[in-house]
Amino acid sequence: MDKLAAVKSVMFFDGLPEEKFNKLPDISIVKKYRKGETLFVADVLANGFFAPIKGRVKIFRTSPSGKEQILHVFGPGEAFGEVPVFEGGTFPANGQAIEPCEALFFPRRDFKNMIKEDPDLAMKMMAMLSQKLRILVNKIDDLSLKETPARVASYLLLLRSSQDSDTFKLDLPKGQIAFYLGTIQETLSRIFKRFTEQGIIALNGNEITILDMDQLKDIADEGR
Amino acid sequence: MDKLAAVKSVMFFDGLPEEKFNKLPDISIVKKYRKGETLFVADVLANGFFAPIKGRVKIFRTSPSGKEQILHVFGPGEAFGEVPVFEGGTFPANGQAIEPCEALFFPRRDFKNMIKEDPDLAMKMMAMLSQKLRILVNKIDDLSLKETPARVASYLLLLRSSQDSDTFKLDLPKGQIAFYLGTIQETLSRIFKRFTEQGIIALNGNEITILDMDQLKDIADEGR
DNA sequence: CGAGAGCCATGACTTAGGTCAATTTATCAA
DNA sequence: TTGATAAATTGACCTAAGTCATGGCTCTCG
Repeated sequence: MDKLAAVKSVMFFDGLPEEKFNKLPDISIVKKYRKGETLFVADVLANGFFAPIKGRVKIFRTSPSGKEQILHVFGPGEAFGEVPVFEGGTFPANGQAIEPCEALFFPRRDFKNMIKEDPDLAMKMMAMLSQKLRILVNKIDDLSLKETPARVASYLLLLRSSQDSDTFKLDLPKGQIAFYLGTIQETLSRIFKRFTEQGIIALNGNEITILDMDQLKDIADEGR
Repeated sequence: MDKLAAVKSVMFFDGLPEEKFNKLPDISIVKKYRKGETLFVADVLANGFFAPIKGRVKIFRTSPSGKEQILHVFGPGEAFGEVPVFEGGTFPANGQAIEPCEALFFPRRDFKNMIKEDPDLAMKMMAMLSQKLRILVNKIDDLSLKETPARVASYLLLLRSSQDSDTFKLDLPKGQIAFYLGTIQETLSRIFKRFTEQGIIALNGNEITILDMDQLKDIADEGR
């Protein structure tokens, strides 16, 4: 994939006038990462803005004791790393490739200039930041007000909503899903088991089938 | 306080050129709320941007079973409610006055225009959004990776850092602090008791004294 | 002043979910 | 294919923290 095509695949730049668009490849750099490689570390000086064009990246924090909380997983078309561009200069969390990965990287300075000169791009950026705020508020709500089975059910419903069938594959290894949901493998495994025994889902490896959508929805909003 | 003075007290507008500044009172409305009054409700159409000039407002979500999670408490000089201006049109959480409160309200449309025409204001807005993202990421980290005593200790250290003495008053009723920390009154009460027994703090009503700063810091980063 | 309302403390009890450890099952490179 | 490494399951156990219930204290308002 050439750089211009790569830039085109980034949702964030959609609708940008041609002449601005053509500048983007010049101010960006293609970076490659292998599976498990670190893109950046929390609290160290970074000057971000990444847009993956292949593979996915997880954004996460870890506790001193090693437990991990995944905040988000970003794939092609999405973008991340804006925070240090505008404030603080450091990234609030860690970024690591969970798959072999290629990403466009926009150095802080040039990108900041560009956004300063283009009100539409600025408005898009504010929308993106706002959307991420909304997502994090929901995550806090989930973590502090819902119990784990409800979070698991919501997650399955979310996956389902971007599929065309009640049978689909989990998008991450189970251990990673657990970290995304603020829990651990063992707990997730037990919840899957219980859902299976109750005839709500069927699970075969990483392929899952939703058998009782209504009950799953009930559980997702805490209906027990 | 007249409107111009009120606008001046909002940090967010700091450094704005005179002529833009003078437009602000025209596009804003002063709203008053009594203690406990609701400013807005999550998920209903809002077109926000509030800047309190007197009193504080809590931003929170509640679970179906009634438990509350406070996301933030905003007071004079700060601003909130930007999310629906740029994205979605609804507020992600509820806002309620915890004290008699006066706030400037900037209707979406005018404010959006203003920000579109002023790159510096836009940059400030992006910085503010980024900062809030950072705060929420930290909150998620706290909620999912730390246990309650560590969160309590961090909270006390945070309060201390904006005071000039090791003795100071809690800024909220204890029940509200509990909700801010993602727990409940009883648990907080027990933790305060334990800290007191261990000689880490002394508590008298809502006046607290930090007796052993080192130990408090240890607990804050999970040192147990 | 006295009655009610809110706030806080504390005890008894329950439970969700984490830890540890032992196996089983996949995955993948050689 | 096989051996090795990682991922997932499952059981036994433990504990942080939530629920429920009671009682005291403080403040306000009639």
